[in-house]
Amino acid sequence: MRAGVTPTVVSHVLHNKANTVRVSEATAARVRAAAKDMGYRLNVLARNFRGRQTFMIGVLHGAGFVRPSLTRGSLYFGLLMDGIVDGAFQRGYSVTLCPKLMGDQPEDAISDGRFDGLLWYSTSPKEENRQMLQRCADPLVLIHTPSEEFGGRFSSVTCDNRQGIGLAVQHLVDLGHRKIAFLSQGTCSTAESRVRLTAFQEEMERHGLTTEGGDFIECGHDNTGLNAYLGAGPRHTAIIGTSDEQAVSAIRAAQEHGISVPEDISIVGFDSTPYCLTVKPNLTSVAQPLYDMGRIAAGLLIDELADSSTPTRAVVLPCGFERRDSTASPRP
Amino acid sequence: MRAGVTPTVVSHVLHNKANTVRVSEATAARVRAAAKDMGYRLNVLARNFRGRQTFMIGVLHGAGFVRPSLTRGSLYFGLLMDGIVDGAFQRGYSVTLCPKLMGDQPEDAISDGRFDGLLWYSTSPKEENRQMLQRCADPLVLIHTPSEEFGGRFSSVTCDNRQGIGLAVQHLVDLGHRKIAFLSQGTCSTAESRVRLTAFQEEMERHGLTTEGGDFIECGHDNTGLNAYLGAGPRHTAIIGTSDEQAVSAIRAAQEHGISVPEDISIVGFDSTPYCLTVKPNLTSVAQPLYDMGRIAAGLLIDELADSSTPTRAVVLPCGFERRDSTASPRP
DNA sequence: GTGAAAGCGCTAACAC
DNA sequence: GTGTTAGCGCTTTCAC
Repeated sequence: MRAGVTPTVVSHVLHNKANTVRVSEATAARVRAAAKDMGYRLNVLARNFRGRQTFMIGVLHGAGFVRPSLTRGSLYFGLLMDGIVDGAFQRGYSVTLCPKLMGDQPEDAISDGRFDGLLWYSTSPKEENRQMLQRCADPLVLIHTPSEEFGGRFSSVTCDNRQGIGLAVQHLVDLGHRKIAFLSQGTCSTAESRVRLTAFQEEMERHGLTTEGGDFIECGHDNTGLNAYLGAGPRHTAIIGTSDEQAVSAIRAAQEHGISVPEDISIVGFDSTPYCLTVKPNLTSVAQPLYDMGRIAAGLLIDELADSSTPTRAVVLPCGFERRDSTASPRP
Repeated sequence: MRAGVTPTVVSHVLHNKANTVRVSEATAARVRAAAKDMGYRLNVLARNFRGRQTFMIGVLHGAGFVRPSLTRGSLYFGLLMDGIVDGAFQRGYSVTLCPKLMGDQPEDAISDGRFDGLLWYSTSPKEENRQMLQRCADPLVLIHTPSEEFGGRFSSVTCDNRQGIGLAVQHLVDLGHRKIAFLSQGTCSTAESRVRLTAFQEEMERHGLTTEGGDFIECGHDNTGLNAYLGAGPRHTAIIGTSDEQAVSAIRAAQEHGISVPEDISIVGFDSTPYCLTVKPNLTSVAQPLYDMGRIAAGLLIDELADSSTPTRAVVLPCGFERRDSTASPRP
């Protein structure tokens, strides 16, 4: 090397600082000067290769092989990503969006050394995805899917769906609603939407309101179910949707059927994404803390990366509630 | 190796396919079987290290050291990222958000082998950022900053600001407006906003309308400039903002001053992000093709990565125009 | 306090 | 068609 030193000493320059001070300040300074002088850059690739870690985490999703958009639709993925990236950055980790993970063959990118760990989130888990996770050897944290679903093998971050639905029911009951329907996707519905549906039944009962088959609307492809329900004249004064997107669809469909929101019918969403503001009236919605969920999930993962003896945890975050303009008291 | 072969042969398994067929199909099959059997995974780290490339691109931004949010504000960054990621994925490249690039010391991450190339975008280029780019040895493509600004050293993707402003002026003139103001940030305004301001002057002249100092409103910190202008009673029937965020601020501020949009004053934004839909009335805006700009920039970069003799290019994309509800004919 | 040497897993060049 | 070898740039013993 230029400063008349060995490659060993370079290792100290960037890495060994606090560890063991095995180099005199004199030579250290000389090395630093020489390094700067010749524009020396540490080769991160070589270092990562040697150390078998990349300080990168990957984001997997369980909804098939189409990359979610950061900006279209409800901003769901964007909110999660904002949290994930902030959580990772705080700890010096990078977040990589990798075609192998999002698209073609996720299993090729898992355990190929590319990522120190993975975040997996799912709005509609498919069986093939579950199997891939079972085979996954990398550290991984689940978002939306409770840890128990994989026997506690992975940590998880979820929101309290039960309590969230409770807030929606409470709000509507407080406004005077008694006939409340629950809107879900129907077939191929997600695990979470099933939890929310059950929570709806239970929360209704808590208020002394029983539910029956007719209280569950299935959106259906192209909103056929929703349109059929609205076309026949709504039998309820309020609808709770499983997601903002479904609730927004419901508002639009209602308006097309000449039904006013919230005068004729109140509608509540779930997630409280900025999407709520793109419809008139603005959608009242249960607030799922997506940003925090992403941030905390990244934190849990990095905890496990830093110390592999860290026990897995199942974090459940409470939901909030954002009242906007799509709910009102029913007509007397 | 298990199949009684050498490490060399493993190299064929994934890489050498079409190159030279120097291995018999018999052994190839044997190797593949053994590999699968023992769960062999190619170590991408080692491969990248060896090949000195990572197939990853990094995204730098020139607005200082705060990471832009994907979901807050105008969704500007999210739209760009959606395009960048799609453009990169199409060619098998990953996109990494790296704290070193977004935050602390970008220069540490540049040329450390982490990225094959960089995308640099800027809404407000600072001198220190310019200098960093000058020093940058990695392939890099500029977004928003024309190639000429760096003597053609980097390729660039920009929108046609001139033509975009032309669309806004044309629209307002068609509606019957003659007294049109231009709203910009004022101090520390961006290079693009200066281009847009000049374009405004020129386009106004094209319609036989002259502009003077009073036609340029400077938003100012905390909207002080904007509020002062509106408080004194607007002297124009329409305002063109340099960005959606400023135009939305203008709508909100106008309403606070009891001025109706678009009845009393028409307002036009620039970018036409989904942010336009979050204000009432929805913002009419010049559509900057952010998604396409991101996608094309990624494509240009990867072209240069694939063949370093690729000449730099300066791509200019035309703007569109989205009429929404914040513009109308002036009161007679 | 400093230097020498080995080796991470891969690929490319070359010998067989 | 297949095996041998060297070496990418770094870190980590270990000897001096």
